Amino acid sequence: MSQNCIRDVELCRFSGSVEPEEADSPVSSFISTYENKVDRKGRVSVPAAFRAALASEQFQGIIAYQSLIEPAIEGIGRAMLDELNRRRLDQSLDGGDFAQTLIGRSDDGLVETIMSISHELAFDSEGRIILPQRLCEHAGIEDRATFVGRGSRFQIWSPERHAARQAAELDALRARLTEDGPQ
Amino acid sequence: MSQNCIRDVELCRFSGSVEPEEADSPVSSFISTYENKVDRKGRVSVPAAFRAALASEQFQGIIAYQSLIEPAIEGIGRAMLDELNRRRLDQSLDGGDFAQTLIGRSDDGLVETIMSISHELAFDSEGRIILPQRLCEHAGIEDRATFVGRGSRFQIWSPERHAARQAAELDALRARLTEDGPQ
DNA sequence: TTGACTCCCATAAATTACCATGATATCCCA
DNA sequence: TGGGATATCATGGTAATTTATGGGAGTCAA
Repeated sequence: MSQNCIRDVELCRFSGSVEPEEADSPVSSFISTYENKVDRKGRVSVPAAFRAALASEQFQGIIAYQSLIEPAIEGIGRAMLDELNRRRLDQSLDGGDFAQTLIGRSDDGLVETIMSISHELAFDSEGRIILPQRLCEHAGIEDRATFVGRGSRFQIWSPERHAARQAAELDALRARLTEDGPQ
Repeated sequence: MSQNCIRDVELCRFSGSVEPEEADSPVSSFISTYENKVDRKGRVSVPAAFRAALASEQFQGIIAYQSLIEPAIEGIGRAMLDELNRRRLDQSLDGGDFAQTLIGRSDDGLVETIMSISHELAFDSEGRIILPQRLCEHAGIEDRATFVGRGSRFQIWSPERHAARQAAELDALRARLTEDGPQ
């Protein structure tokens, strides 16, 4: 069962000491980048490190939806989605539209929209998921997929597109660091 | 800030909110320079003094990523990275900026990019880490590595390149002192 | 039946845990 | 203060696990 698989990972990673886990927030940390193969059946292994980050969640799998601004698939944990939903509810109950105030436009409907286009992808016993056809098309993924950790969420890219995108990202950062320089 | 801040561009850029004077700050202190051997499998001992600085962290290991502006590897503690991510996320969640959380349109992107290029390197039972091939290539590291403490973070250099850079740095400093007049 | 999907097993390669050793450095006690 | 006993550290090798990946058998629905 997938439970066993994940449990093994967890034991391995935190072997010896049974330290209290950081249960303070639903935030998982997705770090680093991995490229995996998509097999004939559309299955991909979710990187073990990402699975470990989700090990404490009830739902053993990920929430995936197409990025609205990039040719990529966005991935988060189920707990994160729940948290967003909860906060959204609180926000509307409080009656304060902070988004309107802060960024000059309302985010009304965004969470609902994401919910509606999201896919719940469960791990199989080997920690793989099946990428829905639609999402693969959106991201241009064929037989390889790059998992990109971005902290509280991650993305799945076509390796080629990601390479180009990351190069641009790093160049932009370099430019900023150089131009701003030390104060 | 350290006196070496001329070179501390990268972390300083976003460490404004992570000041050393904070009591519960996740900032460790990395001091001094050590040169260790990289074995055939890419393993290096992290200097005991650096490990001691990270002893109180949950994750026993380091976060490493290639420097954007130097041929070196940057190293920080996991707590530092988590803190950065947490603050960034709290900001967007508390502010009701779900767009940023869901589709990642960060005004900044720095933290997310660092997350994506970072590697989580756990200590083995002897306090070693395995340097990823990619990072070694970036830094020109082959069979020896120089760990350079820089306060809240550290760097890993190829010994030759580090020696050269340090010499250049000293030359520059000497030149500046000369031109400013003798003490 | 076909096709889509889930479960289960197999395996090669990569990763990690585990044990061993020499070299320093540190401590302790007469 | 000498000098052996003890710890720590850096380093090396091997064994055992995990991981990523592939494929087959069974299920369910049209």
